[in-house]
Amino acid sequence: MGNVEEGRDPRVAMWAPVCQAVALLLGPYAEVVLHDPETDRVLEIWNPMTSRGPGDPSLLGELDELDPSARDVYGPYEKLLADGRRLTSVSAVLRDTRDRPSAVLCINLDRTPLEQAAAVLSAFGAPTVQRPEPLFEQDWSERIQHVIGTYVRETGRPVERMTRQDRLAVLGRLDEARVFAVRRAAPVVAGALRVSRSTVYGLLAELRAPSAKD
Amino acid sequence: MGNVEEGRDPRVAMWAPVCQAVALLLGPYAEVVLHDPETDRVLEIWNPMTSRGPGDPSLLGELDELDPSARDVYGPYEKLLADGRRLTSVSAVLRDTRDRPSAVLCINLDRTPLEQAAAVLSAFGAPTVQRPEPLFEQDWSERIQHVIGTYVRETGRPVERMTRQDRLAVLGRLDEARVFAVRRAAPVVAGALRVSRSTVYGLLAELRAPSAKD
DNA sequence: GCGGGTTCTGGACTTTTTGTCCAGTCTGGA
DNA sequence: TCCAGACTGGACAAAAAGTCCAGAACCCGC
Repeated sequence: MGNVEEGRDPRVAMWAPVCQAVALLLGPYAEVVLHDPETDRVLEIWNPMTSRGPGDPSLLGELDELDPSARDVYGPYEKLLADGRRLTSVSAVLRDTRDRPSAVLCINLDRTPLEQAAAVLSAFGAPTVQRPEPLFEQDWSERIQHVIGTYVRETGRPVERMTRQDRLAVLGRLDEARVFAVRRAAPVVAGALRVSRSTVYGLLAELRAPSAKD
Repeated sequence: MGNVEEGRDPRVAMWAPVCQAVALLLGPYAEVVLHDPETDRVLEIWNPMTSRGPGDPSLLGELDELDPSARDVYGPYEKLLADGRRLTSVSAVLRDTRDRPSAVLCINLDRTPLEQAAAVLSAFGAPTVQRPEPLFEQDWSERIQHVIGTYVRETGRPVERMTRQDRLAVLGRLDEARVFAVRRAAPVVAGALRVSRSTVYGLLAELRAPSAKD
């Protein structure tokens, strides 16, 4: 099953439109590759992201590992290029009219630009060094520390030396952050604020009932 | 320094153009607030994100604590609204011609839409089902629903019809997610699982002490 | 339908946390 | 020095969290 006239493989002729359409749709960020599972070589490639061309080895040694008994579509799974680009790939076994595998299609999408864009977006207007809370959720006491720490940094006033107003403000933030919905949080906050539990509840009551004050 | 004609505070007249410009620029996702540091109340507000209006208390009890010897611009720092929106805020002390503080400007930017957009982008073409915990925010009852819902979808078994094993599995996940560190969570879980509180504690005890059984 | 084992229930009860109160102490300023 | 406001420690009441258990319900093989 070598090449027919002028190196144009009939399989390429058959699948080219699909491949080209996909390549056009996914713009410059996806390459579409048609492999020959017999010879393990590239039949044709659109939008190549590396320097591979028709006739080159597939670099996908796993082609012949495709389980004929399984589904014919694989992925999406992740690949890593030598230069660090992160790809999302899907592949599919293409069969001829006699239902015999004739080619393998791979679509490799470069997610790097998307991830960069995502990073730009989430960095926009971001306060400090993003993610003060990757730990967070699990460790709510971290969250308490973080809120208090932020306040101290903002005002330059350490926990000792805090005025009543400071404490009210901090407790307000903690309350907004729903810290007190967590069991056992109140005593921890009291400790962190160097204040008695009574005081915490007192200030909290004051914060939560502004109606009776005005 | 009361109001001049028609309740229009001269400070508001003075700063309004800036505030309005910023509010327009940052579209619907930022609110601009002008505070009166004397009375600790809102002078004017553009694009309000909560129901505050002129005359309402500032909720920033720390306004008059702003250290005059320090810089006049604070932030950006992060705030959390009760409904879970994540804000980035900056504030600035505005001074009159005699260099006396006359108002405090706060700009609160709602980063939620940006973060959602970022999530969309980085999810595009992503290999696996990234994000085992999509919402994970304020509303822990949502989280409970989500964990249970996910399990039901995975197994195709609705909450009624669940076996003991299912319940154990679900409780295991909830426990891992630290749901029971939240006050009042246990009864809610019991309700969601259509099971009595006793049962929840029973299963939980079983989960947490496998050592004494094996 | 009939045991018989397992699991769940409702409610009583204990323990732990939470929230409130108050008399006494501390502190900073007139 | 005295006063007023703020904090403390501890007592106490109220509310959740956990435990326990007798009985109901359920499931399953017979």
